[in-house]
Amino acid sequence: MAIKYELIKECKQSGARLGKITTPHGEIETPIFMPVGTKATVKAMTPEELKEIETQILLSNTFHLYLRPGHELIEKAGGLHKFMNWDGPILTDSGGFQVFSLDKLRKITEEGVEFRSFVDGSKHFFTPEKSMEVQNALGSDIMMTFDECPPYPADKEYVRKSLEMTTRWAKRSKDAHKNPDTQALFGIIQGGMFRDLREQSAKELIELDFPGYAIGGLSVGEPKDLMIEVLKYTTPMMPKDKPRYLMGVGTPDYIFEAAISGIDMFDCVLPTRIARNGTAMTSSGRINLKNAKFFDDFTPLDEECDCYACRNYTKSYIRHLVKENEILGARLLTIHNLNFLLKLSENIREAIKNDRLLDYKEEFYKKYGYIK
RNA sequence: GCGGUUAUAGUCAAGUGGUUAAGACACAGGAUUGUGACUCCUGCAUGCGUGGGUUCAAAUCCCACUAGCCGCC
Repeated sequence: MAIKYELIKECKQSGARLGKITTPHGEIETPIFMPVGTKATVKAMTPEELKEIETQILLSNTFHLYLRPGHELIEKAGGLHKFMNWDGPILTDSGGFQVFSLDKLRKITEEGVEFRSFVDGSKHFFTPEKSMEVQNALGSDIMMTFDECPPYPADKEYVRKSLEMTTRWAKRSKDAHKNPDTQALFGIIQGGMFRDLREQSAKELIELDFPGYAIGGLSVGEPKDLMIEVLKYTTPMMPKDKPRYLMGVGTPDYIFEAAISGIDMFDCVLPTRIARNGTAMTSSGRINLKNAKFFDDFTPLDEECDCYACRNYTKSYIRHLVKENEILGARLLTIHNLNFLLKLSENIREAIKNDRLLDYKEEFYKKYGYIK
């Protein structure tokens, strides 16, 4: 087995799980937020900077790296860890999400998905086998099965057929996976916003016995209440003795809800993306550094933060960098936002230890502005 | 002093008689959720140097003035 999951304790107040995942490239304390580095880099960040903010595991993307620079090159370089100089754990997404996000540039069949490259328009046929070939070449610690992520809204019949195909693709992924001893392959539960379909998907995938499971198909534009409802009933369908990963979540409210429902891992491009557009996540809510009110605000982004950006720079200066489109602005905000979610993860783990996650959630929400 | 030329938003600028005066940048907000993202969306001139005039109708035509620019004494 490539990874080991240890359930350390459950929060008596909330039911959230504190755990530890051991991978070939180190241990991960859960619940944990995973920064996204789609193209073998967390945009604007060096591995040293990621280490400094205590990043435990990164995400990267199979489909993007397959297009450029090509998995053969990365294999030749000695694998993704060596190629990008990151020696910690890496999780690679399968390309399944691109089935959703590139919906105008692809065609889905039972065999696989024909994509039109967003790089040069060329056609590429992606299959579960292809995704495994690429992920095996990359050498990630955790791989994902190739799935179809249906859009929202989608009618039930479509979602049912989609999930059943995702199960068949999961089986094919597992069969094609060459390195199960050094790379763990996670299954992805689909089923849209339908409880019975989520149950069907979970059941079918659990029969295939993966070392970890993810919830896919959420955070695709559905209302927040619906997303949380689906999350609440889907998580308990997942095995207790294996890691549980909620894909695509990165706002504090979703992170709390995920942890409380028993999720161990989550990832999102949001903190790095909004950083590049001038927004910071702070303990008292999001702030847009472009706003005129920060022109002469010489305080740090977040008084409670101890990241490099907050220790050394003011809102006024960072606003200036953002307004001038200076690279350092994006870098400082990225460091800060990732640190914020990593610190939030740590605080959640600490609260679980002390059986007070619901109390911590209320404190956080009041300050952040979720509760008036 | 004389001749020519120009004057439209904070900036650049389209428009040369006919509905709510293009567009870009800047400015002010907003969005962003397994990254097609230095991206996207919204707002921003009751007014076209000033004052008169012609006309049903003027940023557009005419006159004067003011300012800038280019020549010539």
